[in-house]
Amino acid sequence: MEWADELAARVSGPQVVNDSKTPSGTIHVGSLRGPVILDVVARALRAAGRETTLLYGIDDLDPMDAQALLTPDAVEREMGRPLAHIPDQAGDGHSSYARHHAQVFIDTFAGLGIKPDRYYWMSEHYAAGDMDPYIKVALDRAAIVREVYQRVANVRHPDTWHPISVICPTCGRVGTTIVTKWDGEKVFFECRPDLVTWAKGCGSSGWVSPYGGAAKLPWNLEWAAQWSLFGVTIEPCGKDLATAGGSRDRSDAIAREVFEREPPINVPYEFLNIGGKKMSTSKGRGTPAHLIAEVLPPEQLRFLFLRPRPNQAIEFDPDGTDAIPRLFDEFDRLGAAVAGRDVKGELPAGFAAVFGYSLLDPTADYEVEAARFRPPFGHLAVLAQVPGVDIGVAMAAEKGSPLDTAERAILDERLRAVRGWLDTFAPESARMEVRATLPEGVATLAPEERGFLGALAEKAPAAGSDGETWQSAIFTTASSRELPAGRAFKALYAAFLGRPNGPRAGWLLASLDRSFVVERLREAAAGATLPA
RNA sequence: GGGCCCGUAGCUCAGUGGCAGAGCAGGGGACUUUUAAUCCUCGUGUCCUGGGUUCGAAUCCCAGCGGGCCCUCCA
Repeated sequence: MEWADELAARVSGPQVVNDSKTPSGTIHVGSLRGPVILDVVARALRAAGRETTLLYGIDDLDPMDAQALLTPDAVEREMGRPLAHIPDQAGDGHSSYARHHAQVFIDTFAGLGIKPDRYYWMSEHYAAGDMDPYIKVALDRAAIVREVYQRVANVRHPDTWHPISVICPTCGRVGTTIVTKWDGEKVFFECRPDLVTWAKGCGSSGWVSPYGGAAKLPWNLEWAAQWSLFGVTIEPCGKDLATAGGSRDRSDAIAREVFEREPPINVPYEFLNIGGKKMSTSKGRGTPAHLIAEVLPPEQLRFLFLRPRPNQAIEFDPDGTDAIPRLFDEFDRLGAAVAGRDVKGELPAGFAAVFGYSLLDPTADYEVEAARFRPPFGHLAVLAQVPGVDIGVAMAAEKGSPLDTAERAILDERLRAVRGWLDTFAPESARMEVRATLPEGVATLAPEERGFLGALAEKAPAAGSDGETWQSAIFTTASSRELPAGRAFKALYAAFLGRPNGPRAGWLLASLDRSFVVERLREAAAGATLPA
C-alpha cells in the first residue's frame, strides 16, 4: 500500500478526488477496481491529515449506444438519446434509465464500503448552467481543440467541427448531432441520419443556444471541464484510458490548453483478468462477474484489488481452483499478523495497511478487527457439507470461547460464501458426497482394512446414535483389530466418499441411515461391488 | 504501427546491485478422539533469450521472444 500513502505524503493542501462513470449498464467485478482504488486514495489522504473530498460523477447526459440494453420496442426510439432522458427499462420506479443503473452501482459501491461525499449528476449541472462557461470557452477555442486532437491523438476533424453535441430539439438525440458553426451565442447544428451507425438522427437542423442543458460537451472536454468545475486534484483511471494518445492524454492537453488548468494527478490502474481473460459482461467468456461478487464478501473483494500495486494486472482464476479459499487464507494470515500472532511465511511490505484498507468500515480500528476470530474457509467448506453439524458450536470450540456478535456475523458471511463457492467454482476435489454405490477405490483396500469395515458393521451403534458414539465405535473397533486409526479412517472414507480423507467420520456416519451404513460396510468388506 | 503490464519452483507471487525466497500444492513423518484440524520435515530453479555495464546482475542498459490488455468510433 505504499503507493497510496506515498501519494498522500506527496500532495499538500485540500484534495478533491474524483471519478465518473456512464450509467449505461450493469457493472462487472473488474470495473470495481477503480472505485476501490479511489476510495483507498481518499482514505490514505485522510489518514495523512489532508482535507479530502471524494466525488463521484454520473455521466448521465451521455447517449445510449448499446441496443442490447434496451427492450426491443424501445431501440429505435431511444438509441442516441441521453441516458437521463430514457425511461427506466426495468420499470421499478426510477425516473430514468440512468437513475436506475446509477443506483445499481451506488448500491454496489456502498456494499464495498465506498461512500463518496457526493454523487453528482452531469444532467443537473448542465441544466443548471454550471457547464456554460466551459461550453463557451470550448467553442471559442474550437480551433485549439481540433489542433489538440490532431497532435495528441492523431484524429483529424473537419475545420467546421465544433466540440459540442446539441440535444436535438426535434428528436431528443444527442449522439447524432454535429455542430458546424458558432456565432458567439448560438450554434448551428444538424441531426444527421448517418452520423453514427448505432443511432439514426431525424434530419432537422438550425441555430440554437448551447447553454442550460441544450447541449453537451464531448467526452474529453467534459472530463477536463469536470476537473475545473470541481477543482479535482487526483483522479485515477483505468489503463484503457491511460494509454499513450488515449483519452487521458487528450483530456490532459485540453485541460492545459483550452481550460488553462493543470490536470489532476493520475493513478493509472490495470485490469482484473479472470482466468486469463478480460472481464466481459456480454461475451460470457471466463467467469460471470456477478457470481464472483456472490462468492467473495466485500472485504475479500477489496483485498483482491488492493494486494497488488495498481499498475499490475490481477490474474484471478476462481473456476475449479483454490484461488478463492487462498484469498481468504491470505487475508486471515495478514489479519493474524496484524493482531500480533505468529504466522507462517514472510509478510508483504505494508501488510497492516493492506489489511486495514481492505476493511469495509474506514473508521474501524484495524487492530481490533484483526484480532477477531475468522473461521478458516477450507475448514468451513468441509463442515458445510456434513449433515447435522452445528457449525457455530464447532467454531466456538475451535476458537476456544463463544463467538461474539461480530464474529458470528463473519461466520455467517463466510458460510454464504462457502456454499456459493461449492455450488459454482469449487473443484471436484473440494466437494464430497456420500456415494450412492460402492466406490471403485475399495478394491485397493488392504485385507485388514476391509476386515475392519466388516467388524464395524457388526459393532455399529444403534440407530439414532450420535457422532461421538460412532467415533468411539470406530476407534475401539480399529484398536481391537490392531489397525492404526489413520488406516481405519482411510478405509471408511474410501467406502463412503470414494476418497482418501474427509470430515470427521463418526459424525458423517451418524448423519446417515443406519441400515445404509451397515450395508455399505458389508459391501466394502466383501471388497467388490455387489451385482445390482 | 504505438502504449502499459507481466515473464522467478507445479500454481500465486515476493525479492529491483551482494549466497535465489515465501505461501499454496505435492512427498515423507508424528498424533488412540479438533483425522481436509494440528505439529515436524523435504526446494538441482535456463530467475524468458542474447548481448552490454559491473569486482559482482533475477535486479541496471540495449536488442529480441512470449503472454495479456489497451490505443479507430463511442464513452
